[in-house]
Parts: sequence; C-alpha cells; structure tokens
Amino acid sequence: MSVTPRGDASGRAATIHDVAALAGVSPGTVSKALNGRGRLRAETRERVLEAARKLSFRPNAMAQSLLSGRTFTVGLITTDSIGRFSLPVLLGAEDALGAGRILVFLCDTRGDQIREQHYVQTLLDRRIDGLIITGHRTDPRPPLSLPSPVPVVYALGPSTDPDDISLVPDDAGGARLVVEHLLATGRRRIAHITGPAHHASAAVRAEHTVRAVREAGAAASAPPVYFGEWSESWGRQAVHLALRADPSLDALFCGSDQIARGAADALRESGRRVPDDIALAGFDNWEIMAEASRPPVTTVDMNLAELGRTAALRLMEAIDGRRARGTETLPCRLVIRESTAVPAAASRG
Amino acid sequence: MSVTPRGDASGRAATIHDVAALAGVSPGTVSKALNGRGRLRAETRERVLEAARKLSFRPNAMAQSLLSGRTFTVGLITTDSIGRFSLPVLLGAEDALGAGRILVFLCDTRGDQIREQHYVQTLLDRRIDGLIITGHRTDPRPPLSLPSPVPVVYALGPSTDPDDISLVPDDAGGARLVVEHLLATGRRRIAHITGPAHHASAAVRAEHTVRAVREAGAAASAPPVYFGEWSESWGRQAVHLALRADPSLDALFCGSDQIARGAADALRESGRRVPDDIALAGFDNWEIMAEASRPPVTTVDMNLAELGRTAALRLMEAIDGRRARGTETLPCRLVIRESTAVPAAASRG
DNA sequence: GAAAACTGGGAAACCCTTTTCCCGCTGAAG
DNA sequence: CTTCAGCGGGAAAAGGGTTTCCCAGTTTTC
Repeated sequence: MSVTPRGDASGRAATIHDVAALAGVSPGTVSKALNGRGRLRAETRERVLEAARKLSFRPNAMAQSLLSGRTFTVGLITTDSIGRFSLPVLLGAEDALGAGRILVFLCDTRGDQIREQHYVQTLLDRRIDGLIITGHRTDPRPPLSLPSPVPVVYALGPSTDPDDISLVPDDAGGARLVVEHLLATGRRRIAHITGPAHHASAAVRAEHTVRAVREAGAAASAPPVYFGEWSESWGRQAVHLALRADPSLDALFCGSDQIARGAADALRESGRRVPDDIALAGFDNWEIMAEASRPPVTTVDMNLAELGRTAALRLMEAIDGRRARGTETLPCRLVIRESTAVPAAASRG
Repeated sequence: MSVTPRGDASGRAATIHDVAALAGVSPGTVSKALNGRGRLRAETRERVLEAARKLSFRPNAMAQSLLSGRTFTVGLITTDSIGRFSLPVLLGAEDALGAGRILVFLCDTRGDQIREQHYVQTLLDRRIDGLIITGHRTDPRPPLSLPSPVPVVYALGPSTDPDDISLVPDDAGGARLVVEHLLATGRRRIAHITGPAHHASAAVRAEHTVRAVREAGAAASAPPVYFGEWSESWGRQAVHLALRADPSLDALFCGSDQIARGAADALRESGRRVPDDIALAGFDNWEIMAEASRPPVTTVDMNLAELGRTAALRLMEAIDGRRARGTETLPCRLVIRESTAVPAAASRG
C-alpha cells in the first residue's frame, strides 16, 4: 500500500485542497463554487465543478458540522427493547427525518437505565441535534435526565413532565370509535376484554369504552370489563367467563387483536357465529393477527408510523427553535372487517 | 438569550479551551491530562480533572474523528423494510456494536434503489467506519455499488459476490434438524408444506427435507412438498391436500410457523390429534405464533440475533484490517414443543 | 484624467481536539 | 563548574471545510 495522491481510487477520499490544486484555485474558492456563495466568474466555477467531479469530491460532513454546530443527526432511543409498537413509530420517524436529510442513531436500551445513560452521553458527545424517546406501550415515563440541553420528543410513552413534548395515540378516542361502530351496527350488550389493569392503555381503553356505552344509553354487560393478559389464551378464557355471566351478549370489544383472535377461536368453538350471533372487535390493527383471525376482525389502527413521522416533525421544529410543548394526542382510525358486519337477519329485516 | 461563557449551563458545551483557562494550563496539557498521555505533574493532572469536572467537559467526538480518521459509527441498511426477520438481526448487531462503543445509523430503504444510493452517499459523507446490509429473507442480492471503499458485511441476504463477507442462517441444517427429530420420535411418513418455490429459503428447506428423509431410508409422502404462500390459510388448505393425497401421513413439517399454525388449526378441526395422530413442526420460532398454536409447535430457531452479533463482529474485524471473506453459515437450533411429543401409545409401547 | 465602484479571488481565522516537537528548568554526574 | 538527563508543560500544526476580510485590477463616473 503506497501513499497515493488524493482522489485516487486506492487512496483516501479527496479533500477540498485536492480539488483546489487541480482547478488551480484556493480552497476558499472551491467552497464558494460548490456552495454557490461569493462572486466567481462562470468559467472558474465551471472549472472547479469539473475538478470536483473528476475527483469524486464529497465534503466531509464532520468538518462541516464542526464549524456549523449542526450535525444533522438525531438519536432515537427505545427504552424497552424495540417491539411491535415502537417499531412502526421508529420507522415513521426515520422516514420523516431521512426526508429532512437527517440521519438517525438507533439505540436500544433494553430497559436498562445504565445503558440508557451511557447512550445519552455517547449521543451528546457526538453533538446530535435532537433526541426521540420511544417506549414500549403508552405508559408515561419520567423525563430523561440530560447533562446538557438538547431538544427531546417523547413518542408513544409520554414524559411525566407536562412541559416536555410528547406524542401519544388517542386510546380513548379509539375505544369510542369501536363502541360507536358497534352501536351503529345494532349491537346492544357489549363486554370489554383487555390486558392488565395497571397498563395505561388497558385502563384508558376500558374506562372510555364503559363511558361511551353509558353515554349512548346502551347497556354494558355485567361485569362490563374483564382485565387479564395480552394473550390469545386469555381471550379464549375470558369469552367463556363473559358468556356465562351474560348470555345475551351481542358484542365483544377486545383490548388487543391478540385477545380478539383468541376470542374468535373460542366463540367459533362454542358454536357462536361471528358476526351473526355476536360482533367482535380488537385493537392495534396487528394485521398478521387481525386478518388471519376467522373471521377477520374489525380493529383500531393507532397510526403509529404517522405518530413517528409527527414526532420527527416536532423534533425538527424544536431544533429550529419553534418549540411546541406539551402532550399531543393523535387520532386513531377504525378498520372495519367481517367480524362486525351487520347480521344477515338484521340487514334483511 | 445573551452569549454566556462556555461551560455555563445555559450556553454551549464547554471546550478544551475553557477547561485549559480554568485550570491555568494550555489546551494541549488538558488533552494529555484527560487521556493519560505525556508527562504531567500529579498536581497539574488533578487540577485539570477538577476543572473538567466542574465544567462537565466532554470532548467533541467529531473533532476527535476528524483527526483520527475513525468515527466509531457504522451504517445499518435494510434493503427491504425492516421486518420480522431483519429486526432481530439488526438488534443483535446494534447490541454488539454498542458494546464496542460504536453507534449505528439506521437506514430503511423500503426496497427503493434510489433511496439506497442516497443513504449510502450520506453515510459515506459522514465517514462511517463500515456498513452492514441486511435483507428481508435469505435471497441473495447483488453487491452494493460503493463510490469509495469501506468494509461491508451482508447479513441474512448474502451478496452474490462470493468475495464479499456474508452471514446466513443454515436453512439446510435447520431442515435436517427437524427431519432427524421427527424420525427419532418414530415418525415415518413426512410431508413438507412451505412458501413460494422461488423463495430461496423455501427452496433450500424443501430440498434438504426431501434429501434428509431419503438418506434416512424413510418414506416421504407423495408428493413430498407443497409449495404455496407463507400464510396460515395456505397451511390450512395444504393440510387437506396432503391428507387426501396420503392419509397415512404421520408428520407434517411446515416451512414457517405461520403455515404450521394454520396446519394445527386444520388438523384439529378435521379430528386429527397433534401429536398423537400426527406430528407437526414449523420454522422460524416466531414465538407469538409457535406458542399460541394449539398445541405449541416444535420449530427451528435461526438465532437471528446471534447472526446480527456475528455480523457486527465480522465488520469490526474487517474495519481493523483482519478481513475474512466469503459466506459464513450459522447453525440453527431446534426448539421442541408439544407438537412433536412421542405419542402416548408409542411411549407406553 | 482621477476618483469611485465593482469584480474576482486569495489569505487567514475559525470550529475542537490531538500530537509532535521543543524549550526552560532542576538535579545529578563528572 | 560544566554537561547531561529528565521533568513538566507550552506552541503549533494537523485534520477538512467555511467565511470574513481584504486586495489588486478593471470598469464606470464626473
């Protein structure tokens, strides 16, 4: 390996000095030509461009950042391991940032505080322009302790500090969408089967489900809510509990598509037809579950990729000094499938 | 916002000059004190450390990189969108790199060539130390065209250039593990249900399944392989086809856990008991599928996180100039669950 | 014909850290 | 009393690019 002149394919990357030498001008002039600054003769500019092209010159982004103070990078920290919910958020954010020519440092803390602090410090050492923090589910988390100030946006799991910028899906609104849809398609006795009561998303969805049913003057089943786990087997189990407690049930709203799928299996196996005898809805629009279910299940899509994109947008605004603050709630979307179709009898009658 | 002195909480980050001023030494001395280089009086070193602590000084990583030529960053490009298979690889790589104090730029090309080229250029502008390319499934891909030389490792989807460094799971070995396990537990007539024949993973698994059965002197069903889609509904459908073609079937090996789950449902609903009447195995160890299946299904784990970690290791070796080359195949692991238990009758007998 | 106004481009400072080289000083050896 | 070695630390260059300031030459203006 001999030391070769710059810009050579076998050597190091060409610098602005190499371009300057080839074009017969000073480095400052090259910079002006390449960036369209300053006053240069058209012929000179052309000569510089040609030299840069010939050497495949690309400016060293670090040298630029050192001077400008902007790195066009942001850190993306997932506090739990990256999962089914944080992944779409993360991809949405990456998408929006990439369009803004910003690159993303991915950091998975695996729920480890030490690792989190270490990542934060390393990112700060690299002078990232901002930080996105995303959690596993929507439970609030204490704000990051930052040794130096940098714009931060919390996505999915909001910060407990109301002055921080947080973005969360509208769990309450999602639940209402389902209840309204069930009522609109003629259902009258609704039970809700969901995950652990101590999960924010389970609690909020349950609360607003019950409230929406009451407000509509309809009857919830008794008991109206079954808390359990986010699993198919709980879905199957809860179906039996619910049907025994209230055989007149004509709609089941599940807090997740996984639970809904378990419920679908249990209903089919106990001889109840979905949607003819009983309607079934889920939450999350986890397509692999919702569509493979028999029948495919109506559910709520939290628009997580959109949430990620919005988080990126808010971060870029904050970086530019136009800082919003507070928690922003993004609407959910109802995805209607066979499981809540109006029963043939009703539609004929 | 007034301009504040450096190291002030409200101002910009402290520089080595601020530390030098506070400690009453030159910047060069601060660098030596902080990095343990050069010869300094213990008292001086202590004074510098104290000043650095007081100002919360952290060296600017970009300035360091500019000088050293190493950025301690790598690009991680997913050629398809990040999916179920690439995610564990990605996390494994991030884990191993993070332990080596290397940060990861995440780039999702969404299968777009233009976007891929753009990302590559942007990463190169940032002078990344290396690049990991990961695909969706194990189909080979043409090597990246790089404007300047940088170490690259392909994970999951190998490069078509045999001189590139590629890491792939041992699909063939995984299939053999299953067949051997089925034979060892007394099964004799095995059918294979899998995805599209033009998918490398489907083709390889099918080929080695058939071969392993023949080599053991056992009988494959006729036909031995059913190609279709990677879906539950294909799993259900294929079960009916296979049982009709060969009612004496006593084992079903599916090319994915999704197919296996569909098969489990179809078998149960057609009155065949798993594992008593027929054994069932899958591939991927997608736990949400394999464990929720009734019964939970024996499957092959491709150790994708480990594959990602190894990819990161190979990349770091290549960066350090110890370049291996060629395609490395990583072993799979059999995960045994209820679906292939030895039938009670057989174990009693 | 002289002063003013442009034009085009170079020199140098700056961003922040590391590293090499060198110098002044002290104590020891001859 | 010299010479030498070692100690402690400073000055400056390097890394790659941007920007400000300035200057020499040309054109315009009165």
